[in-house]
Amino acid sequence: MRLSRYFLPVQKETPAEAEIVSHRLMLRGGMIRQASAGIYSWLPLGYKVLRKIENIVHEEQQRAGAIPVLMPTIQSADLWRESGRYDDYGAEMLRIEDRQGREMLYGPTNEEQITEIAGAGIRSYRDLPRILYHIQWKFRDEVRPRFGVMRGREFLMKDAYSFDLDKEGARHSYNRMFVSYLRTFERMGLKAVPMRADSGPIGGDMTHEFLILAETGESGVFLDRDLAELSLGEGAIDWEDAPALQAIVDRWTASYARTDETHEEAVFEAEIPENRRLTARGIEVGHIFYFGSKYSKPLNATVMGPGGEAVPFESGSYGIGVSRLAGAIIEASHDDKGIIWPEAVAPFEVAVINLRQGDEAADAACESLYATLTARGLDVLYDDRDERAGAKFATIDLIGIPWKLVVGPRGLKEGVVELVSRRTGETQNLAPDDAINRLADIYGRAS
RNA sequence: CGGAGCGUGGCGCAGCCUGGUAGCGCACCUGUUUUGGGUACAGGGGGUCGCAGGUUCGAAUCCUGCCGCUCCGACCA
Repeated sequence: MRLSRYFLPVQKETPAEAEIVSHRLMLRGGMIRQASAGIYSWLPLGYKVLRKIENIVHEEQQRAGAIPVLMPTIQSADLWRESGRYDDYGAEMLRIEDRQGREMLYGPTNEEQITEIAGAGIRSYRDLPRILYHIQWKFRDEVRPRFGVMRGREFLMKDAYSFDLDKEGARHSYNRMFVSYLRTFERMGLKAVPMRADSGPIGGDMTHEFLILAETGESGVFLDRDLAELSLGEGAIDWEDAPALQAIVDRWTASYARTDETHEEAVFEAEIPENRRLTARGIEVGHIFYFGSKYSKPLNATVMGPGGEAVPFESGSYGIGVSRLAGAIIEASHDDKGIIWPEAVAPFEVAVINLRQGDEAADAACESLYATLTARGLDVLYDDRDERAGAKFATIDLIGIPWKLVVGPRGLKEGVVELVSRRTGETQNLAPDDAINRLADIYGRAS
């Protein structure tokens, strides 16, 4: 993409309403524009990031065995009456009426809907287990939306729902999602720690929140420092192997990790030696829980069990805040110049900066790099604006492109361009071809 | 929902108290200049001052009502 033809309304000055860094940077970087309280348009740059995050979630969900569907944003009130939640949900649910006066609602979540779908489509225990998920816009009429996309009223969420015959099966499904979440967040360059959540009326140990550590997080977190160092790595996972999955879950839940909601200082101090006690802030980006037959019973969603009896599903639901992640990643990865995108979610993989637009040699070299990098499958932003070098650097650093390829007459005389890392600032002087190969290597593109 | 505050060009703000031709910086357009980390100068375009009503010869400014938005607290992916 040539920046001179892109839609990137960056701003020098910080909009007055933005209080936290991700919100400021998303506004300044031209990623989003507020439409009304807690509701945002995603401009091209923000939309690219959102799609990248979404794709990683899709890939990892399906890898773990979940099946994508897409349910509507607008739901009928009837289903919610059956589950009893139409009245329980309160003012957070946006209720609307169609022209016939039928009561509808903009879905804040989809347990009822998916349970109805599963109930109609799954008849026999032989069809179990199943995990269905979708990534869809939700609306919750928050009392107080804030922090940009971190707590919007309209937000993009991945929600998965598992269907099993019994609790043992449900645990396997739960563990699939648990491990899938570890992979998902790790791929995005995030350090996400599963923490025991408040299990509410259901009880039991099968509910966890996944929080990424960031200074501006909304929740206080208390954990064993060692947990924050765990890494799943790239190794293959056998998703059908229940004991193996359980072993991974056990590793991540072996030690103390809780938010301020469930924190017990005495237990923390008893279990964790002082030098390993980590007190920090965290942002919740995922939440998984097992809820048994909470919805299948009232909605009468059953399968025929092996004994010929109708059995309500054993279910769980598993959420990831997809749009929130865009903000959360920025909270976890920025500096005073702007965003620092992890490579996996960067809106562009490399920026070519022409230091002297209009200089014959520089223009030719940039055009050539742009064409070759693109042909090699890299997503390139070529800053071909008629701006001074400083302005280009400021823009590209603000929007957080992980790698800059800096091209100017001086370097070209020596036969080199500069490859600069956004994260470390480290600069390498390389021949253009070497720089291309290096970038292809970084992003795993075949040569 | 309780508390506080703000709505003046795309963004950041002044003007309001004490009514009298709507202003500054950034951004944008034109020209010159400059060219390796947000050049400099000159010229220029753009605003029914959130909406409605009222007071007044005259309202961004005073009064009333409404709407929108933000921040702090209790709840949430």
